Amino acid sequence: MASGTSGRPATIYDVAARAKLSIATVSRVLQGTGPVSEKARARVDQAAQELNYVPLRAARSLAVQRHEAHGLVLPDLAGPFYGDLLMGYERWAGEHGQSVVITVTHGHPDPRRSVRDLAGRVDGIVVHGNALDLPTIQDLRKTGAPLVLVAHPPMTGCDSVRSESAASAEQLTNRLLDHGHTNLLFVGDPASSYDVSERYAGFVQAHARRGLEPPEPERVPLTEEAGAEVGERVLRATNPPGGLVCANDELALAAMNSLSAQGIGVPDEIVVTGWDDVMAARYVSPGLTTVRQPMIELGRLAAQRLHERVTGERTRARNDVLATQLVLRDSCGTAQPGDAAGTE
Amino acid sequence: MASGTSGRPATIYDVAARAKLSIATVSRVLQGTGPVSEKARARVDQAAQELNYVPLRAARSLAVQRHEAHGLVLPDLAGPFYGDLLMGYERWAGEHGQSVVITVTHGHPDPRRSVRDLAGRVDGIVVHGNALDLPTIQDLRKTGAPLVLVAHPPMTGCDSVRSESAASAEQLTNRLLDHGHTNLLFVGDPASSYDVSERYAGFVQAHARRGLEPPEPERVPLTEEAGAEVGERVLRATNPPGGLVCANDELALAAMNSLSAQGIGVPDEIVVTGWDDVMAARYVSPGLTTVRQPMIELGRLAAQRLHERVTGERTRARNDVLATQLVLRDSCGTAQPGDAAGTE
DNA sequence: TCAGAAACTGTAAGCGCTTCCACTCCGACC
DNA sequence: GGTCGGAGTGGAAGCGCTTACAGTTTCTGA
Repeated sequence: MASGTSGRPATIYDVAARAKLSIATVSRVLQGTGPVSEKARARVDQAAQELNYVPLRAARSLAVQRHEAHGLVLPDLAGPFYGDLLMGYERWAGEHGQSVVITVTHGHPDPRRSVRDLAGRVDGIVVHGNALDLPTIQDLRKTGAPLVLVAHPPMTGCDSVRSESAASAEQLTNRLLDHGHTNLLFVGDPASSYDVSERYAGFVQAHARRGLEPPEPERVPLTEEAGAEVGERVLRATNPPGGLVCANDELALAAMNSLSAQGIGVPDEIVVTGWDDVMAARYVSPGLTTVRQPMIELGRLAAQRLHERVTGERTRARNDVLATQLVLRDSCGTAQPGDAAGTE
Repeated sequence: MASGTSGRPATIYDVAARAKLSIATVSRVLQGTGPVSEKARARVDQAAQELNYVPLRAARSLAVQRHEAHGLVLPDLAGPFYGDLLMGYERWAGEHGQSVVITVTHGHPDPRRSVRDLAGRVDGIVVHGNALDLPTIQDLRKTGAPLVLVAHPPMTGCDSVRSESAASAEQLTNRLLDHGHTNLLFVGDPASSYDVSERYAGFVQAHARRGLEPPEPERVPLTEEAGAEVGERVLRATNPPGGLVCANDELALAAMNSLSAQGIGVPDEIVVTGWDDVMAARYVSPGLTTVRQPMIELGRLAAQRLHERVTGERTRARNDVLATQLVLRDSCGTAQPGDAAGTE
């Protein structure tokens, strides 16, 4: 990548020749390994500078048998979550000298292939549960690359990192039930991801605990369109719900919007909650009650867990669960000033 | 990365041995190059499968003198823009067999070093203008790596890709002025980025065109905190502005929020506009008038431009400017149903 | 039947780096 | 004065792949 005197990038040989030293010494200076005289160090530094020398990482990787890079497989980058996750990840990785190679699977023609390819360029891979199906993850495991799962049920031999879902969902549901909101409807397809299934599980649990029949979820994708549609459908129900417990904020915001458009008062006539605490949640009126996940922290932790595996400093699998935070706003009709609660 | 029969990952030699063929033939099968018999192909495929062979990319990179990877340098990943940019980028790159190595500079201890390091692992680099200062970009140029700038003023010898700003800002400002909103205040520091300076330039231009004194901008960072603060300050001004033209949606949303909290009516008493069209912009009430940038498209284009340079299929620099779209909502007090306009 | 071409396969060099090992100094110590 | 040890340095092997080139088959047509 660096331009030597000729057109082609300078190599360590060019630097050595210019510094009148061997490539071994140049390498030692540049990596700061081994004993080198002050004079040699200065000569190498100057030569490298003059030649604009940038070491070719591929050659180093080959020699040291390590890529010093992590792979990160995400389903998508829409919404703030994945961006935050990636940001936390990259920060930690960067601080520890690891590059991050990213692969986005949603809309990808052949995720399996691209992920296998990724395995050939990195020391280990972090996979978000929504990014790959189980066979592909298992295929990836067979490559022998250290693997860390994010927002995915634990698998034997893999580390996993996720944020708590079921308990917060139960807590949230309890709160609504406690405040007399009945006939709650869970909006979002539990089959669409592990996280959502956990949220629904908490919702069911809250009902079960008080001997209530756990209602069937409204199995829709987690999109604004679906939310708007649900908002409209609610009216026409024979037994309209008293509250919508939505699997994410997009659903909740769109539903709330559609309800308002029809003149249905939130939270007076129906309460609504979301999940994720996107920016819009605090700017809409009424403010959206939701659950905040520590995405940045999740990213950092995933990076750290992977690195521990890569370096071999830990061999036993760990399954971390990070606490979430219930963010109470007016949409749930139960908020009190300064009210908030964490889980786990 | 692949586990052979032994503990160490299988290499091409292992595959060759198992298939009873030479490594040359294995390579030809795996890369689909050169003539190979059906029998050989089958044997290699099976051996590779059984050994879970994953080719080591570093070795290939070294041999073919190409990384087949792009570097992407972003300032940050907060907000939806960078996520969308990255998504568009990754999609295009993936479709063309290029991996994406990402580096985030904001909060990074030594961006210069990490970016130089990046240059050693990729065939070319895309830099977002807000990510690096000029000296660092120039340092990077010296490495000889193809460089594409995003949201940065064109530099000789580099490609650049950005979205149109000045004209849309002028158009937006004109619209406010046309509708009788005077004493407009531009909120956001033009020095904070090229994009913002262009937006302010358009704002100034609209004033100049009608012989108005272009007002000084409110030089604040593009954050929600700053927006809230400006919203409060507006009241206390001797000559309160009739409109806030904010450099991004965060500022605008926070300002609107703070104005409402003080009982000031938007758009009746003061109009507000933003930039970026984040999700919250369409859920707040009144809806936020803003300008949408084609971030995904910007990402795709940047990837494409870089690739053209890397492969050498183009040598003349290109400076692309993508059109933005004015999104009219109620906050500017001039929206008519179905009203919208594009630029360029 | 055999020459020549085409199809296939193998050998080996080389990509740019790290690092083991051997070697040369030189000063310190007996 | 000789020996030892450590600091500094260089030679060279090797990381796992691609590919030019050469060699070996197999097939074709005369």
